[in-house]
Amino acid sequence: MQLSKAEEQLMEYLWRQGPIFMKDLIEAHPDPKPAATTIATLLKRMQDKGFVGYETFGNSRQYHALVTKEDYFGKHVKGLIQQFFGNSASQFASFFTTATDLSETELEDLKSVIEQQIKNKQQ
Amino acid sequence: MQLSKAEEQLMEYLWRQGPIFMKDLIEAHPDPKPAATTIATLLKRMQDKGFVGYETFGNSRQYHALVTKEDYFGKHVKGLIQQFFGNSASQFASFFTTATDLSETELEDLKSVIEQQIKNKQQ
DNA sequence: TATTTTGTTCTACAAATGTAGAATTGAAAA
DNA sequence: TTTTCAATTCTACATTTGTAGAACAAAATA
Repeated sequence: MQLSKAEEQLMEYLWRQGPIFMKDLIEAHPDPKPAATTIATLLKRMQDKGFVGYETFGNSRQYHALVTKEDYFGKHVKGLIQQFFGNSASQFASFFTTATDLSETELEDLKSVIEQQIKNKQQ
Repeated sequence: MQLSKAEEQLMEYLWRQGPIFMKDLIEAHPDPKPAATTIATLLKRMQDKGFVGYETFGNSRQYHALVTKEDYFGKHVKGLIQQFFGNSASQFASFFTTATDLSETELEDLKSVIEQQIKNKQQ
């Protein structure tokens, strides 16, 4: 199953802050903070979908992500590539670099990442 | 506004086939083909959202996309980058290249695309 | 211990989405 | 011109999503 937009945003907090109690989750939101029940509902749904777990401490729970951001995001990207480029990653990559308009520095950085990867492939 | 999943899929047909009549749109679907009213509803909603237009021919309409796949997809990618990497395109790019596991050839291709872009930036 | 606070669950409800039947309209065929 | 047929619109309805009040339970505090 898939997370909804609001659930994804909450997930971001879980990824950033690691295991966290509900009050701190709410606290972490900018004003106007959502109602506690809103967060509770979202957390519940995310548990049902298998993305969130918790540990009980006294009367409250410490929530944590059950998927890494990398895993989750990787699936997303793959989904996008699949959907829009019939699975051609390089076609996507080339599109990506033109579409996102990186700065020269960013391009240089990216180039060295790629060179490194080529080296890894070769040995 | 944003297209929903089902709307995106329909959009794919519009991008692939270009201007197209409803009967051909339905025809293009694999079995079990959706009801004509389902497609009609989706097209209507897509028009309301500004993604689809049409030209009238006799009693029927030839539908066409009002956004290119590149534009639409580019916004998507930017949204993802924004959401997951706080707008650092290079961080995303680096993640992307590791996550999608390109072949050596693909990496070389990508590298030249990037080199080309660096040249463009420089002049 | 009685009271207040706080976390969690239940319930609710409007908006968006996926899907399609019923009705209508306009063109084509008889 | 009347009947037939296909395209479009209206209406509908279940599910998912965003949001939160009401109620309840447990812990902290007075």
